[in-house]
Amino acid sequence: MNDIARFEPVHNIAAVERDTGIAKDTLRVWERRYGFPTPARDANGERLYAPEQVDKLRLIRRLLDHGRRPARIVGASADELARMLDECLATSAAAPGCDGSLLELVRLHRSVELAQALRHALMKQGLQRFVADTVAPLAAAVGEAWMRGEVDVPEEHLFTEQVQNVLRGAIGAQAASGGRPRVLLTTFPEEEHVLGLLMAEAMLVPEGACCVSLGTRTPLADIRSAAVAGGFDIVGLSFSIAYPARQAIEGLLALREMLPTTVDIWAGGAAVRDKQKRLPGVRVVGDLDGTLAALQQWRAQHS
Amino acid sequence: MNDIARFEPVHNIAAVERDTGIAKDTLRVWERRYGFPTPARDANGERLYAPEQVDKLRLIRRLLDHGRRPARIVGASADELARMLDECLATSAAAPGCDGSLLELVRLHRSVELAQALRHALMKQGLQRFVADTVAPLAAAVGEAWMRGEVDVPEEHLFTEQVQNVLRGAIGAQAASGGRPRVLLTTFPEEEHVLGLLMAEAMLVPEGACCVSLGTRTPLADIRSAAVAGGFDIVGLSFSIAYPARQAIEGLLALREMLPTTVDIWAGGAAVRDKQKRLPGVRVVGDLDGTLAALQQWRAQHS
DNA sequence: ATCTAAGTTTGTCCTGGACAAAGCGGAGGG
DNA sequence: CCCTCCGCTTTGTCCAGGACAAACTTAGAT
Repeated sequence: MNDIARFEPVHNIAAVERDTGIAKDTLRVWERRYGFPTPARDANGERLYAPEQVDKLRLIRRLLDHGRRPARIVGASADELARMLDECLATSAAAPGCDGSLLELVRLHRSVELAQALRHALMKQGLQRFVADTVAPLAAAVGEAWMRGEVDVPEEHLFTEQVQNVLRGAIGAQAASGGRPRVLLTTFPEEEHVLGLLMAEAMLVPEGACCVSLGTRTPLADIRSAAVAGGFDIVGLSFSIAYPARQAIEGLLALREMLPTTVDIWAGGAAVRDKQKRLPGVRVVGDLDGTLAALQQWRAQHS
Repeated sequence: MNDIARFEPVHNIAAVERDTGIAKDTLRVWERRYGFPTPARDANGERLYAPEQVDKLRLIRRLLDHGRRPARIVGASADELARMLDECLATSAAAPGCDGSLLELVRLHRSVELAQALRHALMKQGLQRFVADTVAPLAAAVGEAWMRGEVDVPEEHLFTEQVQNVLRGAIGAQAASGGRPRVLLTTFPEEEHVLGLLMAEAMLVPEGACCVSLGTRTPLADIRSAAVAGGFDIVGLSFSIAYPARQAIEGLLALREMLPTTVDIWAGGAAVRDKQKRLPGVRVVGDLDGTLAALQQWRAQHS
């Protein structure tokens, strides 16, 4: 019975890649260059990572997502990392307009209350204001709390699920069929965050636009063929903060060349904010209300 | 202007891994052992895969998912592959009870019709029969059509999105709060198909069960902590046909040991079907109606 | 202040070897 | 006849350590 009492005390390199999002090659090269992580080895010489090191790697990953460079943080002690994290949070601290009461409901045992509160806010504010003023700030607050370690993986998952339930229900109820413009929404293959797409759709549909979402992770060539075959006016892409800006820009420019000039490209999300000047031919949408502005502009040009 | 007219004519190894789901290490070892694929090399000696080879790899991947072994198919010609595919489809051909008219709507330009048809079927049949008699067969038919090459990536994505919209809206409208049993639904970290979870939830919620879905890809340790912290009676896991059966069994047994015996584990999906005897302590749910049977049984035991 | 050029950091890819887990097939027992 | 056990083959993953281009930083020039 070799299974008894095994609460996954160690992880192999594939599990660490999965849990931290850091590639196997990168983990090995960090070990070589910075002396961290320092996994034990099994009888066959394969790496076995201790849970504390995995936690530390997750923390490092978050700091990298916020723009730090590996040389300064991969070799750092837990104390130094914690200090950097505080610093990092301080800069973005001005978490605007998110009333904390909803954040408190992002707990496993309060999921039902969260769902009710979201639905209530939706009814009170209407879909667009609900998305822009409630969901978006709440999502930012959850991301920050997650970084701070106050929210777990399951709670973050749960939050995403609940918001999806509410938004998809509301979007489905609108069902504008023949509207213009026709907007195709999706993400690049490496991006799996779906909330940005749903929020954009929730802003556009009430304005009478005809949105078709492909969900996440669509290969570039398929985006092109779908946009052409479906007769779309606009392709909308969403990029979370974890998406490498350089990759976003390269992909967007490549897509711009693949698509006919009659199809507009809109890009939104933290990874492309303030990158308008490096993206000729692409409309960078700074925030959710920017989506509405872009829509008005499009309609003015096509009337 | 080195970007002109580049429709991604070749893919590097990372792109192929992303597009086919075959690991880089595996691609290299296939090349070494079976002489396929045979990518060109760039100036730096790095592999450049031609689009036709990527297509062939996708086909190989599908055949592997259906139980073929690599030795017989990785080296095979395109003709032989096509023949095997036909064979493969013939065995599962008895596609039961799926009226083809819905399948025809899984086209980009007919997305609005698909959404309407789904909602109409939902209204007519009620949530549970809609899921068991319409969505499940349709999902199987789409999977088959995708394998046959009659459906593209974007269309498969679109289908998933539309079904999610309808199911999430319907589930949200039921919102049973205090019901029993309390069921936690999710998948293991390598499994990203969400429809199985949603269908299970759609079967359970109308029966008054209190379902909480964490979506896909929850680490084992987090499933445990969530189940314990949330006071759940049942943990439900879903496994698509592409999930390695061995891995599913190992994970389920490990989870069984981590969870208190008061928490039941239910497992459903193609990867665990007919594996009940290898899964002591886990309830294998064969199909969607099996979910209802399991629920009745649970209630009989806890009354 | 914005741009360019040289220098440094960093992730990804390579080869070729090794091995354990998964699957297959035959032998033996209920 | 069905099931289980056991040896053999297949197959995916891991390793080391080297290489290099892309990304970033810094310094200098316009």
